[in-house]
Amino acid sequence: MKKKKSDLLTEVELEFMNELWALGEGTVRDVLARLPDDRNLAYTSAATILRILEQKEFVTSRKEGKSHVYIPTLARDTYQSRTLRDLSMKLFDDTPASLVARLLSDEELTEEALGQIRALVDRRLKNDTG
Amino acid sequence: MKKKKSDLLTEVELEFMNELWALGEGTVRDVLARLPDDRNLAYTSAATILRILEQKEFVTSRKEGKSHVYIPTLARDTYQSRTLRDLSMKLFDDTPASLVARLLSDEELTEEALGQIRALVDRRLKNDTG
DNA sequence: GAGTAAATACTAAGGTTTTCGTTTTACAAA
DNA sequence: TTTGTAAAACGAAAACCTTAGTATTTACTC
Repeated sequence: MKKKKSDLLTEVELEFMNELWALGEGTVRDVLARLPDDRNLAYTSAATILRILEQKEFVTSRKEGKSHVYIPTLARDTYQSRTLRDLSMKLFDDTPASLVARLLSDEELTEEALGQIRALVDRRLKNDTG
Repeated sequence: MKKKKSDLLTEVELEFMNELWALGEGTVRDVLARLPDDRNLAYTSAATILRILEQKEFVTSRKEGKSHVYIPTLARDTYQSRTLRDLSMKLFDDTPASLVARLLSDEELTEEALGQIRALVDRRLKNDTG
């Protein structure tokens, strides 16, 4: 009796949610305007994606004039956490440390990024023990 | 002229690759045997998945007796890195530090995991500067 | 070589995702 | 009120994913 809904976004859905998160809220046209120039997507396609997102309850909408304004129902933060938990489960044996290990092993990581990461870890440790 | 192949695994493909990575290599029956009991998948379905993986070049196969033995063509490590880079791009504005920040903000993270992560960062920094 | 058991190949159904054309609706201007 | 315009709703095609049944092949045994 339980729905298997994965509550993860598909590729295109994520593309759209990213724009909505950046905008705060927006109409079909608002979102479409933010997509890259080479992304030639018909207006109706964009409208369909947003309708699906609403149906899946990732967004709600309010009527404004003759258009709908779409608003995310979950914060980007929340979705980021959800995604990381899922990835950790499925590809990192449910051990977040191994995820970080793999991230750190990436040669392309800049010094700056490394420093930021270290600072984050320090801060988190300090808050816990303090 | 460039292939658009996403070179990311689908859900079921990943499920199978995880078993192959754990086994090193294996037949249809080997993989099937490792799946949870409540995953009632027909033998032919499993065979189809592996054939698709071979077609997509995530595995190769060699004939052994009357069966095929499937072997991953890419290491789990490599696929982990690829996935993290993709996720970082699509959901963390291409800044790995913000991915780590989100991971660390997860309340459920254990002290042990935190310690491990810190050690990893330290080690990586030491190797760079030393 | 014929029989048999197991494996692979083929094929297809059913579901989801991505895309967009056509029709309908709502608002506004004449 | 009629007409024009922009948006939404509907529907559906094309691609891909998941699952599995049927047919064929393979390799071993007698």
